[in-house]
Amino acid sequence: MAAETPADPLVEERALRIIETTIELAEQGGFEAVRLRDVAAHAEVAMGTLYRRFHSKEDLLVAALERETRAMADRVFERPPKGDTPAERVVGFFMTATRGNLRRPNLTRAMFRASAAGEPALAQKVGIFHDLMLRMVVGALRGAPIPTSGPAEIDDRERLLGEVLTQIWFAVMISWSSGRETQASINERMRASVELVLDGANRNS
Amino acid sequence: MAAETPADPLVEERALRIIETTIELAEQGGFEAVRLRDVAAHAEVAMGTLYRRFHSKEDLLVAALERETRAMADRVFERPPKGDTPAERVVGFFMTATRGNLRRPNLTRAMFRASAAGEPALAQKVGIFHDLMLRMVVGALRGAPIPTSGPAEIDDRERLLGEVLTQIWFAVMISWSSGRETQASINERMRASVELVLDGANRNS
DNA sequence: GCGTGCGGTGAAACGTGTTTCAATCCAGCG
DNA sequence: CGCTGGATTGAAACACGTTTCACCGCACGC
Repeated sequence: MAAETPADPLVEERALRIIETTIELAEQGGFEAVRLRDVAAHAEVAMGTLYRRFHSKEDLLVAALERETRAMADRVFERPPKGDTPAERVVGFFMTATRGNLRRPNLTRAMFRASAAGEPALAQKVGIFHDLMLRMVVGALRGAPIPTSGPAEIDDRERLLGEVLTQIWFAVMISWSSGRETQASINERMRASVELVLDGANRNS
Repeated sequence: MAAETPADPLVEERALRIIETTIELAEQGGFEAVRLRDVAAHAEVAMGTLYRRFHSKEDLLVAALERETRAMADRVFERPPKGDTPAERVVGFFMTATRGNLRRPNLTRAMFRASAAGEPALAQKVGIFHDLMLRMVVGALRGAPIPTSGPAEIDDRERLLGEVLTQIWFAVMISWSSGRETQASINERMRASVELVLDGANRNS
């Protein structure tokens, strides 16, 4: 069994330092710059300790993604995207998310790469990321932010729209990673997608 | 510049053997089983030769993806998805694509992982994959298959629909890679997405 | 106080992707 | 025929993710 929140403050603190170091290194040099020896040294733990808490390099980066996304979700909850229509708010949310991520391109590339590796061991953590994204998108759709934790009460239509839009964004971000999209093209694609998907959904309501 | 079809039959033949070996190994044991020493040995080339043609392990797997996708595109061109409506045909196409890929899960996981790594060096090859997917989706939309090469004449609406659906499928396949989706849930998601997206598009036509 | 056990440590070892390089092969050319 | 330049080879070297292991320290129950 994976240790669920060991509650040991010393252990917590160590794991946090490890993740922060990971983010720092990825921010500077991307995926390859996250050398585990460096992470361990910089976080002042031994390799054994690092590997007790995180099972792989990807695990580390997905943990970073979870942390960063949680931070974004908190900000979005405090300051929800404005707009008169669901479409405006959802598009606004994706623009914010994209801008925030592109501010640290190396880190973003590294985190997305790790989360797209398809490691079954990471499925749960990646699932948390998707769930947070879903909450933010549906919150924007409703015009009422959803708490970042706790039960969410999302109906089928909202879930479909939210998941589909998140998936489109995810795929586009991966294209951006390799240089096949720009910030402008991402925003344009999301705007068009939201329009497409919301119109389709509105027909039946 | 990357060598464009060197036309040297000996070189071609060697590259082909390398890719086939890659596919074979990935089919059996997935990403980790594609050990470059094994690939080189099995394809009867030296490491140096392998690395002259392919710049990395991901490069190898993306080349495999291109080859496999081209083969699928040829089959789809010969035997286009049947159906009375665009939606039926597109859903049918995605079901076929999904089924074909899930038939060799290890290979598929490995190829998608490589193509999602976000390596700028692979952008072009990954772009070819996306283009082939686009042609197949738009072909299904029209009910008239599009040749796998040559100019394509795809208008803006078709391109948007095709690209968005391909992106959804791509993201869902990556979720499947880590075990967060099943064949049934992929098909269900694609069915719902096609409905959503086509209804949205039809409103303005 | 004393054992006990769980983390943690530090360093070495291993596997594999990637690079390098001298030696060799070979096709085309004078 | 001999030269020449580029491709191929074979093998070693290197870098880094991952694993292992012997040893240590400390909190906790007796």
